[in-house]
Amino acid sequence: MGVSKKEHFTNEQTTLAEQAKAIAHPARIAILQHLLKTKTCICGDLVEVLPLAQSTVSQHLKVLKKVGILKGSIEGAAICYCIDPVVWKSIKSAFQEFFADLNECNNSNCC
Amino acid sequence: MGVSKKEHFTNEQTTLAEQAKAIAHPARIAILQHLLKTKTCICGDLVEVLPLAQSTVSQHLKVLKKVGILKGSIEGAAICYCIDPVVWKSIKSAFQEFFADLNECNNSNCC
DNA sequence: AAAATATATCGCAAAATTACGATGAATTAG
DNA sequence: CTAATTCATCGTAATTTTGCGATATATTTT
Repeated sequence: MGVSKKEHFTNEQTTLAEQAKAIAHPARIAILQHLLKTKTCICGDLVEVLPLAQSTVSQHLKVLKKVGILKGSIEGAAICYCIDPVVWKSIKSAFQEFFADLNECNNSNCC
Repeated sequence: MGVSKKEHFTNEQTTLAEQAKAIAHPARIAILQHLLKTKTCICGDLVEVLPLAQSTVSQHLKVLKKVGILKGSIEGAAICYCIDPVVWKSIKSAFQEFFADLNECNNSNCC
């Protein structure tokens, strides 16, 4: 439903899920990869790079902004987007931590 | 819409997005954390741990199975689920690689 | 064989996601 | 000041996600 029962899960679980969700779309991954590649903060060039309408790209940017991965600054009539290094590293750590805990179960004892 | 225009994105982008999507729910993160903690492959104990109906848990398990993170083996009347170490490490690597590329943009040059 | 247990799947409803065109707001150019 | 550019937001439609109860299937127990 989407009535996602947040209350019953820990903040850590909810947060990690939200961060994963922000990345869970090819277009948003493409946006991030593009921003990573061209360090120069791109704005609406993204619309030309992506196979999506301007309004759709704007929506994806909004999603990434909401989680904090992106921040935008006004650059004349245009807007300059770039990755927030702090948030980026924070998310990176969260995922690393999550994926780190697989030591025991080395395809021998289980299933 | 969900009419996600897969065609226009690379396989890498689509795959990473799908993997992120599989993790993008508190319940599924809780499932994975539980399986990571109790190395003994749990089955329907998950239903008791999670604040969700049996059918709902089964659906989440299906999602994780579809991406390959989980595999299940029949254990009498019950079914034993556990994390597939190979897939797990593969996803771990994919995320690590994705998050690795933030060297230049150290909160100085951009936004 | 019948009852109990464990899971999966079906059918449904509510909500969220994705996408687009159209419109609005702000800035720059003429 | 007006026209053009850039981006965000609105309204809408198709699809997907999430969740539950009910039901189906398989296994074990009695």
